[in-house]
Parts: sequence; C-alpha cells; structure tokens
Amino acid sequence: MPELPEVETVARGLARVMEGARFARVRLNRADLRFPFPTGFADRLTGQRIDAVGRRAKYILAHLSGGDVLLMHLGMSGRFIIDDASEAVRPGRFYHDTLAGTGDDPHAHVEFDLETGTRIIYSDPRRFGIMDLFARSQLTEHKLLKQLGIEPLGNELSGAFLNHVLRGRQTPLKAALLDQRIVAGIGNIYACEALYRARLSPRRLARTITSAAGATARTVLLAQTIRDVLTDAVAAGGSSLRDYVQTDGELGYFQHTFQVYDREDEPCARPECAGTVRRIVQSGRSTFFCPRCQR
DNA sequence: AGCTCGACCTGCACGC
DNA sequence: TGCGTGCAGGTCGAGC
Repeated sequence: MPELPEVETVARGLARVMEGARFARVRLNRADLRFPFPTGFADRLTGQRIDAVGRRAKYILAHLSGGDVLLMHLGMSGRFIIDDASEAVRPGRFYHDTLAGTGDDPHAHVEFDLETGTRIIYSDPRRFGIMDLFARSQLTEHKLLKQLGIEPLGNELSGAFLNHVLRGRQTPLKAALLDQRIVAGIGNIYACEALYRARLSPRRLARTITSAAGATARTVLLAQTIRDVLTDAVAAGGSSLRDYVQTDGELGYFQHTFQVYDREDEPCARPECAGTVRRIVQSGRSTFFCPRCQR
C-alpha cells in the first residue's frame, strides 16, 4: 500500500483518533512482523498517552507521554482499520464490513484499544511491516531512521540539492529516486510518475543530469515534479491499488491520475506524443515509462 | 564505497 | 477446477 502519500494519509487518520488518547489495552496476535516485537511491547504501551502522530519518510511515529516513540511501518501490505465507536455509520464506508470480519482476519496482528473506546487494528498479510518502541532520545540514532535522506515535501528539495547528491552517481535515475538515503519517501509508483512528468528516462544515469556548476534545468525540473506528484497524491488521499488506503476505509483516488504506472502498452498521455508506455525491470522492480518523450 | 540482487511472505491474476 | 508461474506500493543485508 504505502509510499509517502499513502503513509501521510494513514498518519493523519491515526492522529485524528490517537492524539490525546491513552492505550487501554494492546494485544499482539503473533510474536513478529518483519522483526520480532520488542520485549514487553504491549505492556510498555499500556497506559501511555499518545501526544502526537507524525511521519518520517514511510515511517509513522507516535510520540508517547512516557517519553517513548512508537514506530510503525506498513511494509507492502500493512493497513490500519479504525473502529471508531463514537462515529455514526455513514453510507459509502466499508470499514464496518471489514470490521465485521476482523475476528476472521488471520492477518490482524496487532490490536490497540484506546481509552476513548476506539479500537485500531493493524492487518498485514505479507508481514513486511515493522513496529518498534524506543526512547525518544534514540530517535536520531535509530537504525531505521538515521540513514534517511531529506523529506521531499520539505524546503530542502531543490535543483541544487539534487545536483549535489546525484553528482557522480553511476546508478540509473529510477534507482536513485528509490534510494531512501537520498530523498526519503518516494516509492515505485511516484518514481515512475515523477520521471514521466520531468520527461526524463528512468534508464539515464543519475550523474548525467548534473553539472559541476550547480543546479541544471533538469535537476530543477525533477525536484519540482517530485514535489508536485507527491503533493497531488497527498491531496487525493493517496492511491488505492489492491487495498484500502485510508484508515476510515475510504479509497484514495490518485491512482486514476497515473500517467504511466501500470499502463504498459497504452498510448503516452501526452497528446503530442505518439509513444507507447513500456514496462522494463530495474533493480528487480517494474518501471513504466514512455521511451519517446522521456529522454 | 557504490551498486545489484536475493530474501522475506501472502494473495491474486493469469495461462494451460 | 486445479496447478504452476509471475507479480505486487519496501528495504535489509550479502556479495560483487
């Protein structure tokens, strides 16, 4: 499910019900996801108040009253389902259907019961997700966080920045965008979409859009298209492919805006371009692009 | 150090 | 219908 826009959407959904609430009961239905849950995970959470829920790259971070940070990553297939008892059922919402089957969901690995009466279920079929709990003082040195590059929606992303970090890089542009140590939060979909918007070939070596003199037209453009595509996707509530994205069961709708992702053999979306979208494999992942207008 | 690739795990769509 | 194959939004770590 998750790249930056989806994670941002989920974090906002969690913030709405978690902030200010306390954990009344935490239940683990297995001992691990991608990694084992830390020792005493459920007990250490119980009774703590959630002060704030935020996001760093594709990680959701909940700051707790006891000085701990709860880290959550959705992996490929993780999702949160919120049973907000205080909210009336509204037509068009699917979560009650989903919840009705929660007891049958073999992938409901974690259950958070808040003192407000809200129940939050974490379900993750592939179990590539992660949960960790550690002292806030360890935030900057946490193994999973310390290597992360800049936030693409922050002020640091610019043509000058990309020129600097891509300088001398021998890797294809697509691989560079997926490298979380450079810009954190871009995944396979938005890497493809940003390169398409910038008319840059995913195969082009990263260093070829840079110059010794500083920002180039191409690095400036790419910085802008990365920011734009992520901003647009966040505004759309992310993309829903094989799963519901949002915590309330609503679908994100950015997937209807894809220009190249999952559009193999379709005509290029640019009316003036007679190209056809192609699918290739780079670093083991599908890349979709128009070989005619992306150079 | 930089880069590629396999591994982790389940579910689903497809072709035979 | 059943079975095998390949593919899926991520990323860590081994091996060049």
